[in-house]
This record gives sequence, C-alpha cells and structure tokens, in this order.
Amino acid sequence: MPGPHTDDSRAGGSPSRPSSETNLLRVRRNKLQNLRDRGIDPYPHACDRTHTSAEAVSLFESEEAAHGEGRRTAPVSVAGRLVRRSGMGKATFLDLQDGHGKIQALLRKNNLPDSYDALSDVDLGDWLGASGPLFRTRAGEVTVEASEWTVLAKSLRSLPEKWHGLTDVEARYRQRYLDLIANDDARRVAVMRSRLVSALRRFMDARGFMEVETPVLVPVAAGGTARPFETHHNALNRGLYLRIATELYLKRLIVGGMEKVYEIGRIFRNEGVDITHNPEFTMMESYEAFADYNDVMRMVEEMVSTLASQILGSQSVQFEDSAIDFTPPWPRIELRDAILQRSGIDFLECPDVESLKAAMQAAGFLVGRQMSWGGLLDKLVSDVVEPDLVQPTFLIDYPVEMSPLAKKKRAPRSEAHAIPAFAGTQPPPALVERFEGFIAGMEICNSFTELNDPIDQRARLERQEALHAQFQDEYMDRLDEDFIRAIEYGMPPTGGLGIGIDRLMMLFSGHRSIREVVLFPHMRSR
RNA sequence: GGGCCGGUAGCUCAGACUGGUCAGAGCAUCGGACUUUUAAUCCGAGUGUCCUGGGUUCGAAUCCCAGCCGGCCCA
Repeated sequence: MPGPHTDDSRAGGSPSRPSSETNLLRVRRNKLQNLRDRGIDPYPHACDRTHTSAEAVSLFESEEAAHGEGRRTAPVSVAGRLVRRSGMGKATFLDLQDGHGKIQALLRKNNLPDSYDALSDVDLGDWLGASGPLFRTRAGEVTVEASEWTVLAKSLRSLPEKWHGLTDVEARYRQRYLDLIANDDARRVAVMRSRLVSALRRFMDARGFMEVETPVLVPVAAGGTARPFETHHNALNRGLYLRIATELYLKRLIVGGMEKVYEIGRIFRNEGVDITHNPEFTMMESYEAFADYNDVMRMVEEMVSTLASQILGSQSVQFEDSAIDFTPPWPRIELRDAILQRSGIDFLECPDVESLKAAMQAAGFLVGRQMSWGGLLDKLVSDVVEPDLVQPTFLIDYPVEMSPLAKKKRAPRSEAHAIPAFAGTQPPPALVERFEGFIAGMEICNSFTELNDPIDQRARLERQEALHAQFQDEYMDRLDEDFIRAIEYGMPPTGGLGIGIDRLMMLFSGHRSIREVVLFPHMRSR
C-alpha cells in the first residue's frame, strides 16, 4: 500500500516519518500480537451466538413485561462489530453492531477478573462476542452484563468517524462496506432492495409466472436499442455480446409453450454513466401468453402498489417535494395527446424527419443534424413529457417507428363488439400497442402487445437495420435471425413487460441517483 | 463533450479572496484517571505525498497551467 518510499540518501535528511495511517496499522498489528501472546485467537473459526441484537432486546422486553422491572434474564450470547466504546477504568460499555441493530454490553472487572485487561488490545471495528444476562441500565438501555467475552475478528484499520459517519461520496461508493458500517441509510437501502426483489418474485410467482434464466452472452445484442459490450469466446473463437435485454429469449420460451415467464436479470449497456445510468443494471422482463398491453397495465399497477404496501407499508411515498400515490388505476394518456398538450406538436401530422424537425425547431427545440424520426420524438418525450409525469401515469400508443417489436394498434370496436364503430376508418397505421409507465419523472417500465407476425417482424427489423446505416450515431434494434425463425413457428398473442428494478428502488428509497441503490456502482479506476 | 463545485491527518472539516508562526480543530489513536456510559468525562501527547505534475516567486496548501478522481447541471 505505501509506495516505494526508498530512502533517498539525502545528507543530514531526517528519517522519513511514517504516515498516520501506517502508525495506526502498526498499533493494531501490535495489539493483534498482544492478543496472541495472551493466548487469545484473534480469528477464531466460529461463534456460539444465541441471539441477534434485536432478539436480545425483545427477549428482555418481553420478560420485563411479564415479570416486572429490575430483573436479569438467563444468559444470552450476542456478537457484533464494536462501534462505540465507553471505558471507565474497571467497567467498560461496548456497542456491538450486527445485521439487526446494536446491543450494548457491559464488561466489569469484577465479573471478568482474567480477561478484562485484554480489552486494552481491542479496538473500534473489532468483531466481538459477549455472553451474560440481560438487564436495563440506569440510563434505560438493554444491556448484556458480560460474564464472558471473545474476540471474533481483529480489525486492522480504523473506522469512519462515529458522529458524521462516512460522507465522502466517492469513498462511500468505492468502499461500500464502510458506507454500510457507518451509515444507516446505506443499510436501509441495501435491505430494501433485497426485500423488493423478493416481493417482486412472490408477486410474479403468485400470478403463475415461472422464473427462468436466459443467456447473458449472446451472438446478437438484440431486443433493445443500445450499444452492447463486446467480448470473445476463446474456445469457440468467436465474438459475443453481453445482452442488452432478455426480450427475445423470453419470447422464444413463449413460442415453446411456456405461457407465463419472467426473468430478473442483469442487463449491460455500453453507454454513458450518469445519475440515472449504470453500465449494468437490473430489469425484470415478463411475457404472458394470451394477454395484451391492457392486461399488462393492470398488472403493473397492481405490482407497484403491492410492492409499495409490502416494502413501504403504504400506498404512497414522499419523493423529494411530491407525495406519490401508487393506488390503481393510473391514468392512461395517449402519447400523441401528451406531446400535443405540452408542445403543440402533433407527431401524426409530422410523418417524416423533415416535418418533425421543422415543427420542433419552430417550438424552440435544439435538434441535432443526425437524428432519426424516432430519435427526435424520443427527445420530445424526454424533454417535455417525462419530467411532468410525477404521479404514476401510463403513456400509451407509440409510433411504430420507435417500437419495432410491438404489434400495431388494433382497430377500435363498438360497444357491442359487433359492428365496427368507425366503419371505413382505419386505425392510425403509425401506432403500436405500447405503453411506458412514468413515476416521479422517471421511466419505470416499457410494455407491448408483442408483435407475433413473423413477416411484419422481419420487415420492421430490416427497417431498423436501414435506419442504423443512415443514422450512425443511433443504435437500433438488431435483426436476430434465430428469433425470427422461432416466431415463424408461431407465437401466441402475448403481453410483454420490462420494468427497471433500479428505478423502482430509487423511487421507493427516495434517491435521485442510481448509484445510491446499486451496491457497487461503476467507477473509473484510479 | 461543455459549465460549475470539490479533493488538506484513518474519518468529519477549517485554512485559500489577502502567498510569509498555516500544517490546524474535533473524532479516532497513544499515555494517565475513572465500576452504569450514551457523541461519556477529565489531564497530557502527535499524526500529513495539503490529489498529481509543471510554472510564477526569495518563498506556494494558497496564485497560474495541464492532468487525475468525484459531485451537480447541461449536451
């Protein structure tokens, strides 16, 4: 760790002083040896813990409730990292932090005649065990009165400061373990994420979905619009990509007759890193045979509100200045209307790049030269619509141009389902049955009535390949021949969904930055 | 890619505008006192690649230039 501090034989130079860090490390190594000299193993193999901190406290409180105050329980054994020490000569209070909270231990020389002195070789950060009865101190804290204590693991480095914790953002991300030790919020978010994923699984399983795993290493990075990471398989001597979506493999399973499938999977996109984008992130995709996007909208409403109830204990969450209410149903707004209301631009009247660009420029947008029609519309949505959608909202019916995997919008029907209400009127040919869900100005999910016409699908993807050739700055969906072949065997009508787990976590935890909800976010090497 | 802000002891931060007793504080650490503390208290001690590399200057943590890392905003 210390660089090559070669002694430059400078005449009369004072010997180079070790850094403060080196001194701290040396002191702790000395204590480590002292423990060994006392016959204490500083790294024992196991620990006979009987109670977590939380269990110990509730045990004491229930006994106190049953038998009155001032009693001691039968002995318990607790374990944790030493995070506070308050020593008074012949008595010492220790706070031990475990995965469930903290428990205080009182070590008194009277009770520990042989081992008390070894406390001088114990530091903040060490893992310790303590055994003895529980009692309540004068200050009211449930405490283990130790009749025995053990070192479980000696720590050689000093912890962040107890009062301010670790606030340096860079250090918090690069050394997440310190963040977890020092900051309650880091622990809260980590636990919340685990619970969220678990609750999501339960939700999907309860609806009869089957969890599956599909390839991460793929020959074609298809199913989405993103630049992929490239890698190489040595034994096969061929290039491979890391997946940018799970969509096309999950649809293959629908072709195979698996009616309801989902995958909670890591997705990789070789694009910029910013407050809402990490190169790897987690998405749940689900596909349900015989469903359409209306069914999926109902599922998403129910899913998010159920997750909120289970994770937050509420149908609402405070996100920055907004109280967000997840209670279904969420409004469905046609994308066309959403844009029209906010910008005065009707994209149905701007069928080509030139007219849309002209309309946007007239409305004051700065548009780049090399932008496709879909790229322009995407900018319009993210600039004027998305930030405005704070309460849960579905935008529906997207242009086919930017949705090559979605089925065209069906013709409207009459109330009686008998005679077409708009006889002679074709549905807008440019629209597909697609929705995106927005909450707190963030895109949370994306869904289609899936395109299952293999001939149309091939034509759409070939169109994307052509657009990619024309607008080289933009990544388009790639044509995956093996996928086309699969749906040529027949894919039933299907409703599909992709929902961002990281975005949901940001929403539920109240964080604007994806780096706060990913345990080990991508960082530049230093 | 552009703009703004930041990087000083293990941690949290002063010091920078106005270059020179500016290498500082608190916590942690070290020595001592203390058998119910809660950011324990009391007495005493020191800690350092001031992000890196250049430059200006008699003199740079401080001013200038370039770079690295991070945060926020914009593209």
